[in-house]
Amino acid sequence: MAILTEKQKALVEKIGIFHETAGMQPAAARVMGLLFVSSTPQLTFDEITELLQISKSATSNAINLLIQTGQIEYTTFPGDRKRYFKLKIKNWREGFKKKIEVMTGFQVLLREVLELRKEENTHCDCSKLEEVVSFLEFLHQELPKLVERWEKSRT
Amino acid sequence: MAILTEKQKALVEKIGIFHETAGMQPAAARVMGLLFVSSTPQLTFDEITELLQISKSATSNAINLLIQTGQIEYTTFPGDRKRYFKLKIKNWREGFKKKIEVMTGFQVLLREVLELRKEENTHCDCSKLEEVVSFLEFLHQELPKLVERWEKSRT
DNA sequence: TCTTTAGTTCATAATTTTGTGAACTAAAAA
DNA sequence: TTTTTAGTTCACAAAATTATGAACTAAAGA
Repeated sequence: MAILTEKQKALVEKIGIFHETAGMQPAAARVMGLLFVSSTPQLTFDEITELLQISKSATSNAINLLIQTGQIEYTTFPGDRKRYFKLKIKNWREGFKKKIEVMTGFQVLLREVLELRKEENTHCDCSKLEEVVSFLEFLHQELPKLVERWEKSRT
Repeated sequence: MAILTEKQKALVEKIGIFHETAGMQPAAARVMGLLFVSSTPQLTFDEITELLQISKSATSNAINLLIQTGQIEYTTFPGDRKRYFKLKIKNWREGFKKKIEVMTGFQVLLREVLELRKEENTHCDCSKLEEVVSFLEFLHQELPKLVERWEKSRT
């Protein structure tokens, strides 16, 4: 069975903490770390369990979460019941788009604020809020173009 | 003392949940919501405590966190010991920059992964990882320019 | 048919996060 | 000097999140 060097273990934790900080469950975050770091491009359920020293249920839980959120995927081989898990990095563009959606989605809440303030007839200055709304709108338009621009720059 | 309408209360919660989802502590997230929604442009410690129905310690904790992370600020008035808290929306550009830094900061971890893989002499395909690194680099360069472009478009 | 494999599920335990209220502080007011 | 105001601090409680291990399932192999 594959084993991790100390350096690899440390990096798994580092990447784990990064994802944890971004709101991911600890075990799932370590699985991400492991799949990034592992020299083997794909790992089985049991390998993940053993390399991370977590219980089978923790692994099951983490893996299902990551599959559901589109961050990992698996392949199988004929005559082998194991699933081989790997990062779905092909999809990083998708992931980026999702992040943009969330960020610019705050716009909707800000509009509600502005609407409500109008109703309540308050006389306070809303120009800064309007500025943020405008910027989020701008981002929403421009970020996809930016991705395209990058894609062209690579060909 | 100011009181919130049902609509306002609902929106405070909505904005609260948005910030909570983004990793903020619940109470702090409600304070953000309140300061966005409140028709009064600034609120005192006690107003926050009463409007949100939380304890003084929860308010103290939340406020200090938000001040520390540069998301709110306060003003005072001569002959009045109270602090009047408000959003530091002037700083939203700063906040945006911070978010970019965090996101593109993942690049550093990815480089470590690539470095380690080279050391371990693995033969697996790293091209997708390199692609992500390249894109994060591109973003790091381009996003500040994008902000500038938006600023010009507004004048 | 019996066993093994590759997981899943669930009750419960451990840990972490968050909130509370009472006691405290430091400055201003009376 | 005593009291009030505007908070802060801290020990503890409540709640939410995670992890565990034992029991289970469903398919494949012997």
